[in-house]
Amino acid sequence: MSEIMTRSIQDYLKHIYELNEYGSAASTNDLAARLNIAPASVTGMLQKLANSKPALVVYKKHQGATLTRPGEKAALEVIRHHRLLETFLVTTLGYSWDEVHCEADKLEHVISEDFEARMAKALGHPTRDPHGELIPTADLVMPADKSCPLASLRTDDTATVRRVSDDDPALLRHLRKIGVVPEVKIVVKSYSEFDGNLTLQVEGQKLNVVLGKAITSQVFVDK
Amino acid sequence: MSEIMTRSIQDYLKHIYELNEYGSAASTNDLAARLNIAPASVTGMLQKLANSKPALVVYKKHQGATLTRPGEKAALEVIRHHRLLETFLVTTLGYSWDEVHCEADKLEHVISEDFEARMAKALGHPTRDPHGELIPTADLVMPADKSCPLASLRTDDTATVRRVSDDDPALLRHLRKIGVVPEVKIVVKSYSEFDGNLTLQVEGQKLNVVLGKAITSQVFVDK
DNA sequence: AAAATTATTTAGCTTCACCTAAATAGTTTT
DNA sequence: AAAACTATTTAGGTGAAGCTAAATAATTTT
Ligand SMILES: [Mn+2]
Ligand SMILES: [Mn+2]
Ligand SMILES: [Mn+2]
Ligand SMILES: [Mn+2]
Repeated sequence: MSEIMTRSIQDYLKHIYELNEYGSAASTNDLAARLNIAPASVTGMLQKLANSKPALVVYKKHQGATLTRPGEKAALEVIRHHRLLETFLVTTLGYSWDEVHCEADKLEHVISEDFEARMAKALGHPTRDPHGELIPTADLVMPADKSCPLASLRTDDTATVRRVSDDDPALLRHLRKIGVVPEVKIVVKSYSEFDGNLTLQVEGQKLNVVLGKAITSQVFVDK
Repeated sequence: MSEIMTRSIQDYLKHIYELNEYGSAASTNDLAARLNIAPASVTGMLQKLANSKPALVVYKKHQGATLTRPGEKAALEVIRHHRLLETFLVTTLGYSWDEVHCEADKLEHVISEDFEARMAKALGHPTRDPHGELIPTADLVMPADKSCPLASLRTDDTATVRRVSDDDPALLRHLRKIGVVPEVKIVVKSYSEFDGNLTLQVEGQKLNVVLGKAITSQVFVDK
């Protein structure tokens, strides 16, 4: 009933945050799927997080979980650690962008605030990680993000790639290969009603590419 | 009964290794003191480690614990992580030598073998950490160390500081201040029978210093 | 060699974070 | 509006790693 932030709790909060960003409350099953944990166990943890003092989530039976302000702060703390670590691993140890996620997922719970501050300073206080994801500020504010899924663009739209989902290494390697990385400009040459495929002209690439929804829903752009 | 190396087990093995280096078997109480755990709990863990397959320690009631070869390998793995991390933190993030121990104690259990290899490469495969302690090789061999305690020197002995104990930050700051750091040469100007104090001339320092046993037993030199 | 002291072990308990199986609630489909 | 299906919760249990208190073994002192 107090200030103990275990690894498990940090992971629950982080994933609740990410699910909340999407739609609304994080459901038991979605959390279970993301955390690779049985739904029954998730229910137990949500009850605990809701009854802790201070409460970290708002939770009503059968209605999923939302973060309280303390819960959100704790989540942003972990997300800041994660994204700074990813940046650090790429910059300092030569990791490629498809390798950092897994390592950062373990380190994020273990580094000190001092370590966090030293990384931020050494990296020049970056605002985005290697996948273009926004890094919460040191005082735990998440910068506004107005990007939208590449999948929502249509013929003749132009946009700049801002960020890509970082949890599938194979997808990351593929995106790198076809040049779809943050800050690159793209033009939609055509859209297929039936399968949702987009044909793109990618800045710096000779040939156009055709991408399906499995990919375009994971890439976010600014128009 | 198999290959699961928890944080706890890694810590037990590391401290058993260090106690074994000293005298012989690691006693229940010494381990309990180092790990900040009740002696009764240590007994329980030693029984588990001795009965696991493969056995990680040799343990006979009332006679303390010794590492088996598999246990020693696991210990050296953790110690290699720890010492590479300390070196990395100093070199890459500007930590001072009195700040790294605590951070490395947490990170040592969490980094991957890839992380270890990248650090080693980035640092030019160092053989000693910032305190002069030897780093086990990548294939888990601990290099021979023939240094002896500074406390064992007598008047007119000359020697080179090789390593210092790294667990007391205040002592480390003091040693830094008086110039007693690895690779520095010293001359013993006098020795006091009664309190064991040594008066030292330290290379690069204007004034001699007088050090008590609390300090000279924590500093190791080569004659 | 007893007695006293210290070290170690045993026994029984707790908390955390999981699990499975069974019950129940909520949502669709017919 | 049942029936069927899906999502979620409850109930009961496990293993890891710790704890305290009491028992016992080993060592040191008298
Ligand atoms: Mn932080
Ligand atoms: Mn990322
Ligand atoms: Mn290793
Ligand atoms: Mn060290």
